[in-house]
Amino acid sequence: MSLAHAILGMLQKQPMTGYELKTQCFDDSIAHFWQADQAQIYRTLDKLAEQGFVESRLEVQEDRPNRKVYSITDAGRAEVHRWLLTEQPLPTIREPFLVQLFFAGQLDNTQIIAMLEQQLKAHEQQLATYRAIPLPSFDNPNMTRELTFQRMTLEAGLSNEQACIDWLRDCIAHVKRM
Amino acid sequence: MSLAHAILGMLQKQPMTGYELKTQCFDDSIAHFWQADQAQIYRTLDKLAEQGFVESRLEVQEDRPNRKVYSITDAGRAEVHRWLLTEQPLPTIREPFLVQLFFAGQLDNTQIIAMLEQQLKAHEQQLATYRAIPLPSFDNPNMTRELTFQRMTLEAGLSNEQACIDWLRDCIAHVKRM
DNA sequence: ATCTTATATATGACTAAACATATATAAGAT
DNA sequence: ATCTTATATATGTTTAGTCATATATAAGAT
Repeated sequence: MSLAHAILGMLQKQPMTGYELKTQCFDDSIAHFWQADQAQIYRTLDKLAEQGFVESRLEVQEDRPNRKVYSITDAGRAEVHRWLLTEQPLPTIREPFLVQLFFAGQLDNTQIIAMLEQQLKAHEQQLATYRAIPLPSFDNPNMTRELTFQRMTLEAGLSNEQACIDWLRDCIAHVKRM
Repeated sequence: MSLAHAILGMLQKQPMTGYELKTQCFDDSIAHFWQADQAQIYRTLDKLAEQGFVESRLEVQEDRPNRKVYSITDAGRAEVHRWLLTEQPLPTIREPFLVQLFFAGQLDNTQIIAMLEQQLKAHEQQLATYRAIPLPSFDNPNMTRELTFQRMTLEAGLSNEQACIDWLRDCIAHVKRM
């Protein structure tokens, strides 16, 4: 499961709590290719602990709730390495908007243009979010090997969103000519 | 749920069995934006029948198993129309390959190039599959209103795959220069 | 004074989807 | 002769993911 491996990958860099994984990793740096619910993160951490891939230690705090800090084990590191070399399947595609568009012929052109424009707006918003992610570009002097691959995943998101926006604009132009 | 509405949408054109929906719709004309398991199609048909959106009649066959032919009801048609005007959420993105690439820095460049090339091959294959889908292009004299919107959903798949392939080629070139 | 936000973990309940398998018959291939 | 493929429907089980909610405290906002 990719979620488990994403968590292991993040814990390889530094020990973290479930809360930090959620707020600092899944809501930020990897949100553009993997989204995860808080409940699922905690339950996956439990499962990883059972499997011996992570271990936790309780950090008592006085003014705030106690933290359960997870660190990766040697077995966990080995598991990440093994998994990195496995072939990943293409993601299953399920696009609610395309289901709508497929059957859109029975609507008025004005209604179709409205739905295309709403979708365009959402993707422009998404693109803006990706652009705001602070990752050095490939030619930046601060670029490291690690950040290079993180940047590549961001480039994937950027180019996908751009392609989607171009396609939506073409669709709108096409319907306006109908 | 989009699956239920995709089924209703297909049944609007003609009554069909679960088997036909699977083999002639979900494996063919809409496979590029919605994939569905046989078990899920049958169970969704049951649910749609309970809700009164479809009804079935048993067609007895002698040399083959009996068919259960589903047709859409007036309530089902109304439901499709209502749903066509609802705003669809952007699909949640979960790309196993990007999780790998994000953490790929710890592999050798040759290993990384191999995984990028494997992924490229898979997407080129996917693009070829999309190109083989027999839908008239926008300027084709046989183009109808209905097919125009089906063609648009295919164009979305084609441009997405192309963007993905371009991105993968850039990544490979980049790693080769590292 | 009261409400919201941030910090932090946990569980119950549910839905969507995936995977396996059962049943039944005929045609065609090895 | 035996195996596979096509036709056709159905169910059991499991996994992944979502949504709601519980608990607890402090800081900051209205």
